[in-house]
Order: sequence, then structure tokens, then C-alpha cells
Amino acid sequence: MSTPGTTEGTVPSGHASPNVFCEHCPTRLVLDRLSDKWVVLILARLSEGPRRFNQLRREIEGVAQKMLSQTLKKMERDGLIGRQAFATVPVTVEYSITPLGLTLASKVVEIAHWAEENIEQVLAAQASYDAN
Amino acid sequence: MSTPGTTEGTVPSGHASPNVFCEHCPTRLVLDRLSDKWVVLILARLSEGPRRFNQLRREIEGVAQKMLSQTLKKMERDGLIGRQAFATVPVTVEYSITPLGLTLASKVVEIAHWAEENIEQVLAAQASYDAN
DNA sequence: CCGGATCCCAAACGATACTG
DNA sequence: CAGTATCGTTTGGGATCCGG
Repeated sequence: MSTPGTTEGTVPSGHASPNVFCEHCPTRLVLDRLSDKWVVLILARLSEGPRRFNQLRREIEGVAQKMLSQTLKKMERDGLIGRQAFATVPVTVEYSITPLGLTLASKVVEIAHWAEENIEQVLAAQASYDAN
Repeated sequence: MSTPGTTEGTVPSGHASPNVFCEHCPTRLVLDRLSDKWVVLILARLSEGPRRFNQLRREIEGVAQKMLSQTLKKMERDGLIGRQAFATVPVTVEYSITPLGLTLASKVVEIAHWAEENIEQVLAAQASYDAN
């Protein structure tokens, strides 16, 4: 990435450049977000347009309410999505993607596409590996 | 992705098309791999060239031997990386990326780049959020 | 409808020690 | 050098109930 082959970044302009390979670099936080299993799917959905809470819940199979609300809160904190509540009764809440989130989403949907396109090769490799 | 707005894929050719939003679709396996915290970093390193075990260990700060060998084994099973042992003494093992792994790596390094480029915006958003 | 609070289990992860 | 084995801790995440 920044400085292949080294463990700490050089300093090209101002302060230490971020380097995901460095243990305590905050960029690791971003990669950790992708570990949050649902972030990828939420980003993909919201990049198509705003969604209400239960709407998202239905569209993303298998997610528990707790995980969804937790994940949405984290993503809001990270500035990836926005949240707007309408004082209807019962209350309506709408989540939307931010410009920042959209740039990440564009990268992330490519991973999803890759998964859909190459899953068969992966499954074949697994079968072959397990045959030994 | 495949069929936005629905929960199950249509069947264009042969069998059900993969759909990451579908709960039990195997494409979820791929996304789960990215949850393996070290996969991204290993892919990035190996896409630069082959590495020996301890070489990788040194280049990826903070990884435990156990996690590294576990993760490498999974990735080999998935067909993302190759493993070659040389009967030297002591034994030498070299890991390299496969053509399949390389296509995924190209997507994944973009995420890493995004992290390095946008981390400040994320940190700022967090600070702003926490101020409330 | 949109969540928060609580409980609980399984999996991930890390540290250490040991082996071919 | 390149792992495996074991143990203990931490975290993710699902189920359920409750409240605004």
C-alpha cells in the first residue's frame, strides 16, 4: 500500500501516512467495520436509495433487530449513513447513505459482485481441497 | 444485486442465481471470509509477490502465529492462495496468490486504499457524533 | 413502527508451550 | 522455519421481552 515492504509509513506530507499494515493505525478500524458482517449488505442496499428500518430488515435476510440497529448506529457514527426521524405515529425513521458512504459502497458492491460471479470456483476449490 | 427488491434470486440459467442478500446463499461465505480480519491484509501482501510464513508474520503487524496459519489454510482451501513446501532443512514454505485470489485482491486493495484516503473523514465524523 | 435492555451461547482471537 | 495443541478471554450475534 503506502510503503510496501516496510512496517511503518513514510511521511510524505504533514504527518505519518496511514498504513493498514501497521498494527495500531486507525485505518484498521475501517477494515474492522467490514468484519461487521452486515455492513456490506447495508451499504449495498442503502446505495440504492433510502430505507426504513423494518424495510431494511426484510430486505436483508437473516439479520436480527439488535444487530441491525447496532450496526446502523455504528455506521451513522462513522459518517457512512444518515438517519432522519419523522414524528409520525408510530414514528418513521429513514436511513440514507452519505456521500462518504457512497464512495465506500461503490468499492464494496464490487466485492459482492465478485462473490456472485466467482462463488462456483470457490466451492469447486473447496471440494477439491477436501478430497485429499 | 442480482434482483434488487426481491429476497430470492431468479433462475436465469440452470440453477438459482447467487444473491448475497439471500440468507443461505453460498456467496455469503465469501463475505464471511472478509470478516476474517486478516484475509484482507494477507491478500494485499501476497498480491505483491510470494511470501514465506514468518515473512508474512513480520509484515503483518499484530497477527498471532495461530491465526496466520489458520487463515492461510482457509484461504488455500478456498483456492485464493497456493502453498508450496521445499524440503530444505529447516523446511521452507512459500505462499503465493492464485489467479482467482488475484482478482479478489484487486477489489480488496481498493478498500484498503479507501481506508487510507478517507480515515480522517471517518474520525472527524466520529468525533462530531460523540460530541452530542 | 422503531428500537433499547437483558441473557446467553458459540465462535473468534490471543498467549503460551511444544513438535517435526 | 513452520507449524500444532491447549487454554482462557473476549467478542459477535441470536432470542426474547419490554418501552416510546
